[in-house]
Amino acid sequence: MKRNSRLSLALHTLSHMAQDTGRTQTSSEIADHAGTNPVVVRRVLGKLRKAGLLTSVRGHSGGWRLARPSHEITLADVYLALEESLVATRADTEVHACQVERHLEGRVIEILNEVEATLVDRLSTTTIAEIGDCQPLEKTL
Amino acid sequence: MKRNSRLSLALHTLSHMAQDTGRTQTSSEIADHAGTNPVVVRRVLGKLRKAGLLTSVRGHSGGWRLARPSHEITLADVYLALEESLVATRADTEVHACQVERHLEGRVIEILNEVEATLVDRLSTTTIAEIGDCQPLEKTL
DNA sequence: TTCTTTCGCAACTCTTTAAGTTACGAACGG
DNA sequence: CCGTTCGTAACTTAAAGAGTTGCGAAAGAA
Repeated sequence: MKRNSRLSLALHTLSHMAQDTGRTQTSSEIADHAGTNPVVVRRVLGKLRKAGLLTSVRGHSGGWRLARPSHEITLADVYLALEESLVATRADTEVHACQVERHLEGRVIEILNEVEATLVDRLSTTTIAEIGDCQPLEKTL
Repeated sequence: MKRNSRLSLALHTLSHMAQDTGRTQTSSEIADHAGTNPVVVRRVLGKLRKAGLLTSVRGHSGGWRLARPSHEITLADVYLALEESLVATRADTEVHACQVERHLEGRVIEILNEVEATLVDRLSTTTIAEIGDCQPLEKTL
């Protein structure tokens, strides 16, 4: 898998689930399809579970499924569930000796926060159902 | 220095130059002030030179200075000069076997591009001069 | 000319972060 | 009670950025 791909993995998996809501999938199946590892899948989907987007069941015939209808899950829900910021926020806890630097950081962070909000807003206009619902090729494979 | 701090370094340096336009600064001086290394400074400022924001002179009494007035350099100019995207773009050149994944990536990339444009737009509303021009503390140190 | 300063750049190491892997316990169904 | 599947910790591997070293080129000073 490639770098910083947790969002891709999460969205990809949810989109597939949106197409076949009834079925539970194991982390092995998901990992195979996504070309990665069951543990990585559980790690990522675990965050979605904590956010109430997925449910997981242990043991025989266990696995993962959507916790609510796919049209009620937006890309923003998923993005926020992962708690990672695409708009790079340097968790900048250092004290700046320099006044210019403080002023600068303040201005930049202000802008980044605005942009982050824009991102979430844009992501919230698309649901998982819309993504999953587009597979003319998939049927023939 | 901390991670992905090229933009910080660039903006910080330019802001200081904006306060004292006449003076050329060596990469050593700049590195000392920024708490980093002259080579790192030259690496970053080199990009700004290529973008026409700075000039550099080699040899005795050489160094760096602004290539144009600080009020004609916006944060967006600097951001674009560095050619790095804060809105994480996975340079995703893989072919996706899966139609859902293709559709998904298309939608996400579309949104990220919009957000990137928003970021540049917001950055372009502030100039280096405005950042540099704010140092009540600096004078007393 | 020769020396010193300073940038330009390549090549390397160090550090950090994320992905991948192994392992094992807990839960649950058959 | 046995096999399946998640939950999680701990470790290894891979990639990227920052830091470092070294040296050649350019340019002014002596």
